[in-house]
Amino acid sequence: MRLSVRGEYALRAMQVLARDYQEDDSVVRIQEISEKQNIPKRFLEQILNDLKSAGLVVSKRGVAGGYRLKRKPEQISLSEIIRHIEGPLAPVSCVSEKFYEKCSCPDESRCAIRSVMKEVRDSIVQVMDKTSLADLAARAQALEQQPLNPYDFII
Amino acid sequence: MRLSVRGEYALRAMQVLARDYQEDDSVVRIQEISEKQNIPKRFLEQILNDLKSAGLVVSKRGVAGGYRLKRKPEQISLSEIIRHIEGPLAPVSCVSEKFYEKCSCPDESRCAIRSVMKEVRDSIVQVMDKTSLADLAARAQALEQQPLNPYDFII
DNA sequence: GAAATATCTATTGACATAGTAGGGTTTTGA
DNA sequence: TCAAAACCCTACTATGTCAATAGATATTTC
Repeated sequence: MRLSVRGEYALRAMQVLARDYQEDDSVVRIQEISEKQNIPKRFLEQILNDLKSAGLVVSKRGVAGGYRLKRKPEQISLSEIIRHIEGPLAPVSCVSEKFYEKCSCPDESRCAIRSVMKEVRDSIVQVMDKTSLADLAARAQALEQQPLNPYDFII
Repeated sequence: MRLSVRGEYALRAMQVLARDYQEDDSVVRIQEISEKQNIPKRFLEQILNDLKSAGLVVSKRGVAGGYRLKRKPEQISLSEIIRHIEGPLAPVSCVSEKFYEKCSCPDESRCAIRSVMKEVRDSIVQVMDKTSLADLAARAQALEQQPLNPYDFII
C-alpha cells in the first residue's frame, strides 16, 4: 500500500510550487526545488516533465526559466497528482474507478474482499480528493507555528 | 497504493480457510484452495508457509494434511494478514506505526504532506482493523444472496 | 553569441515480484 | 512396509519497476 519515492517527490515539488505561486507568470527553478526538498535534480527534472504532460504545471525555458502551477493551488487536488504519477489509488485494480481491470477471482461481482477493498479505496480517495495544494500550504503554515516537538502531530 | 498479487492471494486463501473453519482439527488442502481461487499451487504453498511463520495458520503434514486457521475467524483481522505479507499499511513509512522509518524531507515534524498521509493511513487502518475474517465470510454470504448484477456493490 | 536554463532520449544497477523447479520429509493406509 | 499424498525447503529465473545517471539538444536572456 505504498507511495513510491517518485510520487512523494512529486507531492513535495508541487507543494513548493504552491507555496511560491503568484498570479503573474513567475516561475521556480528546478534547482531551487531540488535544494529545498533534497531531491536529486535530474530525477526531479523527469518528474516535473511528467507533471507537465499531465497538464498540472507549465514550464518556461531559457535563462529565467522554471516551473509554475498551471492552475491555482485551490484547483489541484492531491489525488490528481498521485493518479498521474502512480496510477490507481485503489489497492486492487478491480475496484479502481479510473484504471479498472478485471481480477482473477472466481466471481468478481460477489467477491467479499473486493467489497472491503472498495471501502478502503473510497476512504483513501475521500482524503486525497478533498485536500488541495492550497490546503497543504495552509497546513504547512499552521505546522510552522507549532512548538518544535517531534511527538506532536496535527491530525 | 497497491496491494501485491501475493497479498491478494493471501487474503483469498485465508477467506477459504475461514469459510471451512471448524472447532475440531479439520484442515483444508492446498490443492483445494488453489483450485477454488485460481492460485498457482506452488506459489500458494510459499504464501501459506509465510502465514504459518506469522502464526496465522497451522499445518498438518501427511496424506490427510492441509492448513487451518490458528485462531477463530473473529480473531483475525485483515490488517494483520496484510502487515505480515506486505509490510506497512501506511503509504509512506514516516507515518507507519509498526514499520516507522525516517524520510528525506527537510523537517518531518512540520511536514504537511506527512500529516495528510497520516490521515490516509488512519483511514486505511480503520477499515482493515475492524474487518475480521468472520466479517468477510458474512459479507460473502450476503453477496451470494444478491441478484447477479455486475453493477451491484454492497458498500 | 555565451551562459544559464529547460528538454529529450537512453541506459543502468539494484531490487522486488510472481512465479517455476526439484528435491526432501511426514503421515496414512492398503 | 511401502507407496502415495500431502506439506516443506531451497534455489532459480524472467520480467518489470524504481530511482536515478548520463549525454546531448533546444531555448531564452543579457
